[in-house]
Amino acid sequence: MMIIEWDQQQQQDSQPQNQREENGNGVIYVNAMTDEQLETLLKQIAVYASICEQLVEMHKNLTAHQNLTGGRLGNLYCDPLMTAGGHKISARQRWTPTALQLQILERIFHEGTGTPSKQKIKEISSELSQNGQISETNVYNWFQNRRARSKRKQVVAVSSNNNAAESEVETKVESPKTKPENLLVSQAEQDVCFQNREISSQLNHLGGSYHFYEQHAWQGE
Amino acid sequence: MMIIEWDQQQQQDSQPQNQREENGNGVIYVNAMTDEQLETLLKQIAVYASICEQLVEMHKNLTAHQNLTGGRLGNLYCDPLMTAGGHKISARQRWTPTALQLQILERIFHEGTGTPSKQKIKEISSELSQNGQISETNVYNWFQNRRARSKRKQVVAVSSNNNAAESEVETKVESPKTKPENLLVSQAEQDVCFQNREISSQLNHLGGSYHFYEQHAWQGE
DNA sequence: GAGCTATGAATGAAGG
DNA sequence: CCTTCATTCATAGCTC
Repeated sequence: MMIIEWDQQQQQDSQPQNQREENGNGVIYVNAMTDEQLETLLKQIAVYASICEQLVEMHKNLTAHQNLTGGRLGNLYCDPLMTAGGHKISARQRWTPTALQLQILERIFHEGTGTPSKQKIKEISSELSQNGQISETNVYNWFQNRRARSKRKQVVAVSSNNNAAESEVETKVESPKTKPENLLVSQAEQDVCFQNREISSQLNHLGGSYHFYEQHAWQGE
Repeated sequence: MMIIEWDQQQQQDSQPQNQREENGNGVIYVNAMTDEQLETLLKQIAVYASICEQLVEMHKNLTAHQNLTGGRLGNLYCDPLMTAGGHKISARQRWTPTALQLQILERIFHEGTGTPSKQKIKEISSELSQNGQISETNVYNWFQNRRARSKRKQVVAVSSNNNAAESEVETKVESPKTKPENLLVSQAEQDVCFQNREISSQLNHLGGSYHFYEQHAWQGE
């Protein structure tokens, strides 16, 4: 049974998987993996490949059946019960991003330079308006919130070892940057960190915690 | 099986995973991989992870249009089987304050200023952590909700009974004429939140048990 | 075991 | 930016 804290990016457990063994001539890197572990890794890759294929398949099927229901279906004005009784039920008054809009926003958020400039906001909202009602204010707010909350999460992740007086020296020394950039998958981890809990959990597990596999082989049955 | 844990729950971490280098017979199998090779493997996994994420995003987007919700989609959590928490052996998906914690929280809420500052949150949560699992986010949310709900009850009480007397009224009073009509809507929306389980379970398979995914026919419709 | 209620959590928006 | 509020979603637990 293992436990993964998916968005805590501490490096406390980053036990190197590779054992470095030095000989006289230099350094030889030996990865002490058992066959079982290696097999697990390879299987994971294969599984991902299969899943990707199947997801693509699903996507194709769905898009084939979709008739551009984009519009404002999921959004403001089409609540199912709206006209059920003959009189209107006041639906939500606050903007809710369409899945499509969200997708685009997330993409921009990740690729972009954290600066949602005025001009950019205009562009984005005009682009998003093709997928549903949206205003520039919505976009602005979305970015504000997105940034703030993602930041807060990271802060929370970093904390939890904060003790009172005496630790200030060490923290002062070490605090500026304690991000685990040594993991080569950390980029992917960042990308998915705050999108969807269920997805990122899985992906982070796969990407960021590969060194866990061994002991807790996923004997699903 | 494995447990995915996210930030709200801080559990005592399991012991660090070390390489297992022995099999049943006590023989050690070591694959002499270079770092480069290993890195390649891991990169492949990371890449697949990203691709899968994108695909899942698309899928969710499409299914969202199908079931007309327009609300949040797929807010499913992962499926931890059990917890190392305390007394609960069931799936732990959201924090529940223990009686002791609740008591303390209530006390602080009543005595304290209505503003639970950042620093205070830290203190409180650290204090409460002695009585069970808790995180700062939990405390933060708790105060948010507590305040909001106490406030709302006051409002409702006032609106139904024009008694200008007191402030600490927190009784449950139902307003006859200001009943929120959109209750109907939200109730209806509950009926359409099932399709996402599909994708979520798929993801669990993705991360947790690759043996299983073959058994499931994904393309339902 | 199906509905209901209480409540933890997520998030759009507003204020400063 | 950061904090706070209001609203909503999803679920844990109770009731019947």
